[in-house]
Amino acid sequence: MSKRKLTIRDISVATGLSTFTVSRALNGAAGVSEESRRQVEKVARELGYVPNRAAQGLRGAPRDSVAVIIAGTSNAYYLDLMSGIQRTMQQKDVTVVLMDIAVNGVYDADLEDRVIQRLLESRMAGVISTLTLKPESLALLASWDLPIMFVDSSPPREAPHLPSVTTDNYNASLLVGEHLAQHGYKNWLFLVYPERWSTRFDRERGLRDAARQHGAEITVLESENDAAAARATLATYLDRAGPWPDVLIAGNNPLLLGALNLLRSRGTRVPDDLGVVGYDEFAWAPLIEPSLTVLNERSEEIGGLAAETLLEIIEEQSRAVKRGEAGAPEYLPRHQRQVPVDLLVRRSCGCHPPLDRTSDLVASGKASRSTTNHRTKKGPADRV
Amino acid sequence: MSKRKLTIRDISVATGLSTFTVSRALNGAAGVSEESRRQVEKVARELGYVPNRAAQGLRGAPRDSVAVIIAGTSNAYYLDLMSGIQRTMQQKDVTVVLMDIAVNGVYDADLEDRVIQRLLESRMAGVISTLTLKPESLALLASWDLPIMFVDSSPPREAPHLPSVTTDNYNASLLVGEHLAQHGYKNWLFLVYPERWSTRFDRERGLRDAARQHGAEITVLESENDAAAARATLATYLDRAGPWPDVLIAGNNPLLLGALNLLRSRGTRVPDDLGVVGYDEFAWAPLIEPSLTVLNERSEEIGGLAAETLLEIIEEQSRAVKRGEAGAPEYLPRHQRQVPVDLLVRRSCGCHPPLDRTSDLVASGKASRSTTNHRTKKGPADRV
DNA sequence: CACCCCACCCTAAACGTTTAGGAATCGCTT
DNA sequence: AAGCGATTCCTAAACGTTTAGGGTGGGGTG
Repeated sequence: MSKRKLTIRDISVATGLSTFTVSRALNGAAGVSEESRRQVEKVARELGYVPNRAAQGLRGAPRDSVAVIIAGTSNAYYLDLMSGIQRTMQQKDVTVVLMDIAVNGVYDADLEDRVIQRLLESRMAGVISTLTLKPESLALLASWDLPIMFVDSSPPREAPHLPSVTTDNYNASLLVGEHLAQHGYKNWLFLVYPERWSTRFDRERGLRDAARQHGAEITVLESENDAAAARATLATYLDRAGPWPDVLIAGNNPLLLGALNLLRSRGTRVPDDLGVVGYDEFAWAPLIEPSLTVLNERSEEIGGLAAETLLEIIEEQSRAVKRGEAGAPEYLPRHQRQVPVDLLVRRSCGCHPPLDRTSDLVASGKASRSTTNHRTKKGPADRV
Repeated sequence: MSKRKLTIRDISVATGLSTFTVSRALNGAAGVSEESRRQVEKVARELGYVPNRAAQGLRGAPRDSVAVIIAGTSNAYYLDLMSGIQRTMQQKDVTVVLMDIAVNGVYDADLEDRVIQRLLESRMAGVISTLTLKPESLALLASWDLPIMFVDSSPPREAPHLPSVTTDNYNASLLVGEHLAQHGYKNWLFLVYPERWSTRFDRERGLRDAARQHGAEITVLESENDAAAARATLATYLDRAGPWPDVLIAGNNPLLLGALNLLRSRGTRVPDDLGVVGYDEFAWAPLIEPSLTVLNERSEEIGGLAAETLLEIIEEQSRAVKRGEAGAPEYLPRHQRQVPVDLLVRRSCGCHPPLDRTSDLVASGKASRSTTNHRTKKGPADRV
């Protein structure tokens, strides 16, 4: 079964043409007659020739891989994100490499270093990161002219010009706050992940502004970014002395899951004893008891947008290099985008929508990327 | 910011040592004095040297990437699988490349060809596939001596010796069937994905055997492998003339989701009008209304096991090559493993467990890989 | 017929690393 | 003092591509 690896030279001798001609022919480049090209292609196919990517990469720089950095795979939200990224990348024939900088589910700084190193060694074309990286990492990437793109996480304070695609987290929070105020909630509890995931910043700011504006109290409770930690953190908090909150806002789905688990096991009734609102729509949300009021983040669209933007930056960069200019990637203001959100009102916040129409499968994710409506969607019987 | 890319030669002139010495020093190989090694490492660090993986790969074959093939990212189950694979791989410093052979969420045969091609071009060390590949693909991989491993999918009929790690699907189905029989269900409906995902085979066989054994009728209803298709397929089926089923068994979670959506929108009561059972435990299952009775697949463990096995095969292969033997990977019987399952009994099947203890976060996934109990877990108040 | 241009093709060098084969040095044994 | 083995290092050749720079021949133009 096993056959010796064929090189371009084998095709060369088999056709009687030079390696130059073979190479041009296979790459569809100019300077080869139609006849030669056809012959080369025929022989290559018959012999089962497969080019060696390493050798190609050595000479020119057909850097055609992009790395996606995540920390922990517990959040199903990343699936949609990846789906959007993949969809775009595979059209352009770019390989996506998923790199996890979490060990046993929690972020690890040393691993971040090693992964960045890996990235450079394999001469990736660009990086998409779902969390804010260390300044050293960014400096390293910059010194290698490697374009980076933040997705669902904003660039760090030290480098606010870096490109990013996020949900419009600030307005999303205002939207949530407004809805909570309509319910008359006065004592909000925001259960949230660490600042390493920088969406935290805008989400918190929006909620705080909303609380101030509507005269509510808000407490921010930080937990590690997974369900088990969220459950433990919330348990400790609720056991303390102090006023019981009206409503719980979960910063993302792992935290929401942890919180709901705790509430369920303690027999706390939602929304009667405590209202609950979450940040990311997901497929099962309408089927939970009670059905969950959440923001409708358009993860797949965000992923796709990030991928497109990154590819654009990479292309512009390689064009500049070809013109003999400096190789640093050029980041423009339009490379920073925010995607609007709506609030999917279900029952966990205290509303009583009649039949949950939002559970229509067509509407959730895949299909419609049309409506950019920025207001709260209310069912006809949406009494507050 | 931008600096010229450093080569090993730059380190060579900076230290006054030859490229040979530098290379050996950086790789920790023998034949270099401690003093030289230290100096090389120091200079390399100061100058910010990063080796070029492409060039390394060109000479020797430090093939240190493994591809994971999936089709569609809609099933959150893959997250756990990937998590298990990553955990193992990153310990051994192996890069995992995720390759999707679905376009817009559905399997695409042409894309499979292109992805396999890509795989060969980049000289991957091995492949883990979550679905049964085309015979041509397998032949191609074999002719390149590329080890393949099936995870959560069995090897195809043409090559039953290929290694795999799956849940014990046959016994899992028997377990389900036994439980359904205890409920007295006589008319089962099995909603299932296409045979391309080969777990279908054992799952169906187990259910059929169980039905025969307990004197029940079973209907197998095939749907494409996503929620929207499942919903549509089920709708059409239920609208036909004919007896209404007692109980619905969903072949995996996307199908379960589609089914539940349909039932909810039609007002069908679960489990009163129709019992429901699913195949993969997931984090939200205890919180759904009604809480879902599902099998407890240990996806992360399966992923980890598959990764370990593949690495073992790869290592054995490269040892054999070093000994001058043939390069074909050697597949042994012990490379085929089946992981046992238990049934998590909740309410959707018609049972009434008291408080859902299975919602403890520690138990679901991450932590305990201890119990290999193969029987049905029953709560004290588990009345049938 | 001299000239130029173009299409097609070739030879040879380059990319950044590893490695085969050998040379130099040193200390030790005879 | 010669011989030897071990240690440390070097030179040069490989790996499989792409590409710079040049060569050939044929057709059109003066």
